[in-house]
Amino acid sequence: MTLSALADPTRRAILARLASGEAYVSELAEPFDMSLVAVSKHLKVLEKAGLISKGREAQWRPCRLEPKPLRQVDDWLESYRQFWNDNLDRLEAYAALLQQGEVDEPST
Amino acid sequence: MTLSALADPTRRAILARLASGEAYVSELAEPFDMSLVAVSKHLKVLEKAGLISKGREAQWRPCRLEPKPLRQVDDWLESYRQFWNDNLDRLEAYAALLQQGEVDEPST
DNA sequence: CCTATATTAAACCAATAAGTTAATTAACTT
DNA sequence: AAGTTAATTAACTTATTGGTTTAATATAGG
Repeated sequence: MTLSALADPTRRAILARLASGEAYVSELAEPFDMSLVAVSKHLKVLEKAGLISKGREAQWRPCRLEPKPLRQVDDWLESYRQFWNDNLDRLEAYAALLQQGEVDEPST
Repeated sequence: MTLSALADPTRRAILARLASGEAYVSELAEPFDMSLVAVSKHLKVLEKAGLISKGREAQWRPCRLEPKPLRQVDDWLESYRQFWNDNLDRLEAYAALLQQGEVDEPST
């Protein structure tokens, strides 16, 4: 669910904003060219995904970023890090060979 | 676009499979309880997102994982890593204070 | 109590996503 | 040339998403 919550650019912008500190719903909505209701729904999606939590302060709902799901995305990426490092290694090895004149450069 | 491509569990499973090596479309489709056509569409989504590429071998299309977009996700996470480490630091600092009997434990 | 403010809920709409089946393209095999 | 295999395209259905507007809820302040 985390990834689909992260798939929307508005929601990612909200998270970016929250990375620099708590904010109320209406503060979060301010930069966007859409209704407050729409932003409120985005926040609900983020909340269901555990990416944010909401407190209560009178009629305000201070929102804050929750690290756990993002950390899980990071963990999920772990298996692929191996993969792209391998690729990088091959590229570097190849570049080193080029340097030594061991292989011809591709014509394209 | 990368994140929305990653939002679907079938597509993530396909990527996981490809992390262990190239595979043809029909091989990729085999584990899933859905038509080959459906999988072919998932592959199209992954391809448009740059997460995979397809070669040609007679009537087969060998698919392979492309590292770049995943690396970009990793880069995007970077800004939040700071954040969750901060959180962790605070937790650790708090735990240390508890240890020293500097603060009371919360009643809940 | 009344009103203003902050937020959520309900009902609706258009666009997109994820699946289906049937038809088509392309390349190998006989 | 005919048939088989691999994959894609087309047309369609259904569910979900992202937005709208209007109505409801909750709290603070005169």
